Amino acid sequence: MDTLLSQLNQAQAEAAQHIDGALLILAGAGSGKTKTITTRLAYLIKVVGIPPQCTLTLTFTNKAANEMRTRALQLLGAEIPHPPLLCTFHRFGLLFLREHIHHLGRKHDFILLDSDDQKRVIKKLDSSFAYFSPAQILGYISSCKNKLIPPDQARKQAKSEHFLDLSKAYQAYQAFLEDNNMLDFDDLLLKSYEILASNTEIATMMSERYQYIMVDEYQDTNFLQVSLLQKLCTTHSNLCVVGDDDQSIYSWRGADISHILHFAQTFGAKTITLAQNYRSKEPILRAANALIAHNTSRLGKELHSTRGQGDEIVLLSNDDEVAEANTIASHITTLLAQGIAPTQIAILFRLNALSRSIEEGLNRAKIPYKLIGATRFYERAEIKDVLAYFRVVLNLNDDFSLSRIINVPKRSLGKIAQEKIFSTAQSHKLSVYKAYKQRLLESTLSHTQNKQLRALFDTIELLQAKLQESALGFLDAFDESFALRLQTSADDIDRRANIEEFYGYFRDFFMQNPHQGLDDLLYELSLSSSSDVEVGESVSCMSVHSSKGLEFDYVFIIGCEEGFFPLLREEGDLQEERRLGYVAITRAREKLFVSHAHSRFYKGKRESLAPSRFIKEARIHFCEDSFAKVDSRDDSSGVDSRGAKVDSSGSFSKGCAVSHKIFGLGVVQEVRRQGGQEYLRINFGGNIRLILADFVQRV
DNA sequence: TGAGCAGCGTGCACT
DNA sequence: ACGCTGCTCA
Repeated sequence: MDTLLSQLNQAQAEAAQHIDGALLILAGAGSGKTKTITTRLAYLIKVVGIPPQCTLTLTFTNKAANEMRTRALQLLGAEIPHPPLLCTFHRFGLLFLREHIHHLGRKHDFILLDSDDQKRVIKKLDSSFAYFSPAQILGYISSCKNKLIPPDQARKQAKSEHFLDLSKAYQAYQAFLEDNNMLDFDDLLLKSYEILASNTEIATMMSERYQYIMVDEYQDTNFLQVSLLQKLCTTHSNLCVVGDDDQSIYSWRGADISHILHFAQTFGAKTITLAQNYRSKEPILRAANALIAHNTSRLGKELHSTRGQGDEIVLLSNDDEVAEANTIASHITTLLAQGIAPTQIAILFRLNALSRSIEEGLNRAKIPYKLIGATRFYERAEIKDVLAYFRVVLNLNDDFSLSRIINVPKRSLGKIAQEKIFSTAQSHKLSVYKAYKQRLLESTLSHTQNKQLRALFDTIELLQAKLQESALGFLDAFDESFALRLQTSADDIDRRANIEEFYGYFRDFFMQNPHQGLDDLLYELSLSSSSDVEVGESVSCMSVHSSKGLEFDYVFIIGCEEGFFPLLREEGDLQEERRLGYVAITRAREKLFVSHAHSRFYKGKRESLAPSRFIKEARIHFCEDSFAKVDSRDDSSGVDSRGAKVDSSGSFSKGCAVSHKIFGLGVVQEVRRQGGQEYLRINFGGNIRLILADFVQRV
């Protein structure tokens, strides 16, 4: 038990031992944030005796959630009957809605739309919105939802024709989703919030269930997420948030840095700052601190290195993007020759458009690289086709999914035929399948088209029967009927490989979760499609945004020129650009390379460019590159420790007096047995708490 | 013979 | 992702 806190430094240990009331852990880059949160979780469960299922830890990515879960379970040691709930905001919303969405008068088997599906919905809508791009409309809708603005209110608030049209699109979009029992990602949180806001009993119930709530990356929360958290804290204020105001880089998708800046006042929270950095050598931290000091809207902290001196930052000046790519490629070649693992090297850029030139340079130098954050696996067209088939198998009346696959593989059902099919069904207020069953479509289609459509529905009916028997049998039958036919040309080998990889995932899922259904797999996949970075065997190339949370021994930041980094546009926020610079710099452990070009070809013309002001602000100077003599690591270990071994004793009953290591004396109000565990509701001098019986003693 | 489908070539990418 | 052109079926 002593080992729990002995791994932490003083500030970390203080944060980990905080129990009641709101807490802000201001955790700088590389300051052991995950270690601190997971230790706090383990402390609450193992030392304080909070039942694990009474805790809730929310993250933004699955990757973060998985990492925390692994580390928390490691600290918790022995298997616990109810593991703590540790998941993304969106998964939490999904779990909640699958249980409670009937309060909004909706069915629990809703379809979850990813961004690609959203685009298809927009395109299906009335063409009077064609003036806007789907991305514009979806951005507007998302920003409304994140501000809790419903369509009708958006319409009333619209200050110009422009926004009036957008609000109409929002209204039409939302109506379409409701008619088809669909939710988008924002809805997972918005609908959850609506249920909690309009139903005090449920809010109270949820709040009592989750006594201790932790939130990771709090600087990236939007208004909707904060509102949801407030509802979950209806009956208590045990909200512990972790974040770094200097790493708030998602304002473009609704994140609002003011939430973390004002958290202490709003929630009456205590603040603990983690400024000890365990990641980067000193020159790297010096640059990061110098750069971010130019920002004014920040809570303020300075990172201290524990890793000692290292190589100075290397500034690379190049004539143009081709020269830049060649310079970087040759530096990487040298590093690889020194035996540095390619996985420990990353190239970061502010703008995805800059990746092209660097890729060409790496290709010329024959350096294997992986472009991270490009098209994610489950967003690939062929995988989405397979998933659309699965949705149709689950629900033959799902016309949205049917429209995706009705002509994949080609069935001679082109644009015109599809228009006929869908509009005929619609005019009878039937799904396409029902219209087909009632023979309403036959007359409008050709003989071959009818044959094709019949074959499609026959096969899907057959697959439904297979699915009743077993998931694995279903998969084989599916592959036989459709997927093999996707293998038409030599180009499709990659796609076929992707599908095979997906099958592997599918089989694995049902081996491990034999009690789950196909619908559970689909939900799982929808959630995993958003921003989970996998670093492979090669050099990583990615945007600064996707690099957040990652670390590499050697980091190259390219395109450090005025206009590119900081990226300056109409509504550019220079402070956020600077935070992006800060994130980029603090990814490096051993050595950082900063590169700029004097000219760059962009959007059809060559532009002359000045070096980024950030180079000067970070006090990065030209310096002769001396190649690394890699220091051995000097990990410092924490100081503070406090043990708390707790004995269990006897059985408890209502009214008996007990003592707890931390909360002192109390009186048992209720004894509850559940799943082999004994829970006590104890009154500690007016504070009622639910504690596992093993953690208190009779007095 | 024409309507509609599929395939090909060219533009263009926001985090 | 768009338009253009040859191909197929009624």
